[in-house]
Amino acid sequence: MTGKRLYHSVAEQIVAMIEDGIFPPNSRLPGERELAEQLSVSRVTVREAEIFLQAQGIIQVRTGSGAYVLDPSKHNGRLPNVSAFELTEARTLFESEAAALAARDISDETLSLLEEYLRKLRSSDEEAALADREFHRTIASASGNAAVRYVVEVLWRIRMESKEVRQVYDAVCHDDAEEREAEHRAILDALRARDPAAARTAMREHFRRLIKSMLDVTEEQALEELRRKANESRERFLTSFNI
Amino acid sequence: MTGKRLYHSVAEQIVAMIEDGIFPPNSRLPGERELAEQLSVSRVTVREAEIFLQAQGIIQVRTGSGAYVLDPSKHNGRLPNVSAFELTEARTLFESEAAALAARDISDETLSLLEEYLRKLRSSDEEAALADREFHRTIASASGNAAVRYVVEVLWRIRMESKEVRQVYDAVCHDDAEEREAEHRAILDALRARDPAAARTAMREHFRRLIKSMLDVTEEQALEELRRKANESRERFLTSFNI
DNA sequence: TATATCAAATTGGTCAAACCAATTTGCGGT
DNA sequence: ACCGCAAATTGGTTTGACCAATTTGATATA
Repeated sequence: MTGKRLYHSVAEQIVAMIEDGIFPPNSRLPGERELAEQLSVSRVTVREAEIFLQAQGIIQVRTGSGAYVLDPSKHNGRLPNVSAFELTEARTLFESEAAALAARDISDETLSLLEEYLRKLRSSDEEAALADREFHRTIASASGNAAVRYVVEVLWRIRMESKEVRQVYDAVCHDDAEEREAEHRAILDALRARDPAAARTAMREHFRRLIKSMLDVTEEQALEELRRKANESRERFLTSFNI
Repeated sequence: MTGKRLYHSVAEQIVAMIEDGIFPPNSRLPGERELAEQLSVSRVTVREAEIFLQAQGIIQVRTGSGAYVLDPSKHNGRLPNVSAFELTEARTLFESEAAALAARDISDETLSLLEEYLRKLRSSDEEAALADREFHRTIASASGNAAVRYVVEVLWRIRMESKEVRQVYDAVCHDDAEEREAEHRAILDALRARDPAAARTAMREHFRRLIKSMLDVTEEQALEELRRKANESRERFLTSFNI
């Protein structure tokens, strides 16, 4: 729950209040001294939290005046909240194009690097996940376009930092080892053939199957959720008879 | 030079030292107390600077151990340095896909919004630039995918925050008013027809022409640069005769 | 009445010293 | 050579003080 650093938890509380509409955009936050007392921390800690929030573009601190809430559109490091499906749809579009670009002039060294990652994909758990990431990242780099590489990198960061997305992806990745490896091999083959269209298609296919798996998984999760709620309801209604 | 806040300038000095290779990635920074003395500030200020840098993903602070330099690839708010051509290539790929997605189920309200921006495109200077941005941003939003919207937004931010890119784009945008409007109209027509393939093609065409213009402009700029340098050289060599 | 002025109150900015908690280091024993 | 534990190191937090910029509001003035 509470991050290790106090200022971090203070920052979270302030963000929560902002998101709850207690402090709307362009409004002024309570003074450092007041906030410190309110949250039972020292003024220094409040300052640290405000510096952190300012670095993220969430607030702006004006000397002698106060701290003001900025428009959400100005947020800096803040990654957007997206569903696993949205993320995967975006990855489908963008990484497929990246693969097509990469097929144009990928080097033999890069190809053997990809071969290496493909092999590691067989390992279980963490190493496989690492290899998966490196596989996609390497293709993005091979596009020879820093902007493309950056976008793919950002999408991966979203995948890792969103609890919901991570949950869905992890659930999917458990039982699709062979399929995934085959798809990655298809991508690699297309790249090796320097065939942009084939690379694009192979990558799209990879994600198409991923989305399909996700649909299955989320359906299961939804079922389980339903069952859980049904149990809760049953208990509540049964116990109500005993009152 | 020195920002208003002390911690900001301290952070800049630390970043400078990191970029100078004094503190390579994964190395440990001097302790807070030592840095404070070295930079003639209080330890609190050093802490504030380190919190700021940590928020940007430049360093990581470990309790009881120290502050460590992170890989540049992990930087958060830091936008990548990309050339105008790379950026435009990426925009070509991604925004074309976004347009195709948007064509699927764009609403009539959104279409009339786009019509509005198209009209404003005739205005000069700032208003036209604003309208241009809103046009592309609105299409990205119409994709109905937050991740797509975010990526397009980030690409635009790169366009605005890189001096080199801004320069090239501004130079291009001066003398292509009619063409640009026609291209935007073509995109809008494709969207209105709910034709994904046509929308994709129209957007690609728009950027294809943009890249072509950029090539012309940069060629001119390169020529001018050459001329300027030649003049400098001539002056230097001529004056050297007077010594 | 409206406005210009300036001092007081408010608020953020920085510093110093102290103590707590986690990590690292290094000594001593096996 | 290895393990375990205590001391040293290092970040984390608090308190209280003082400085500098901004805001406020009372007062003087047109």
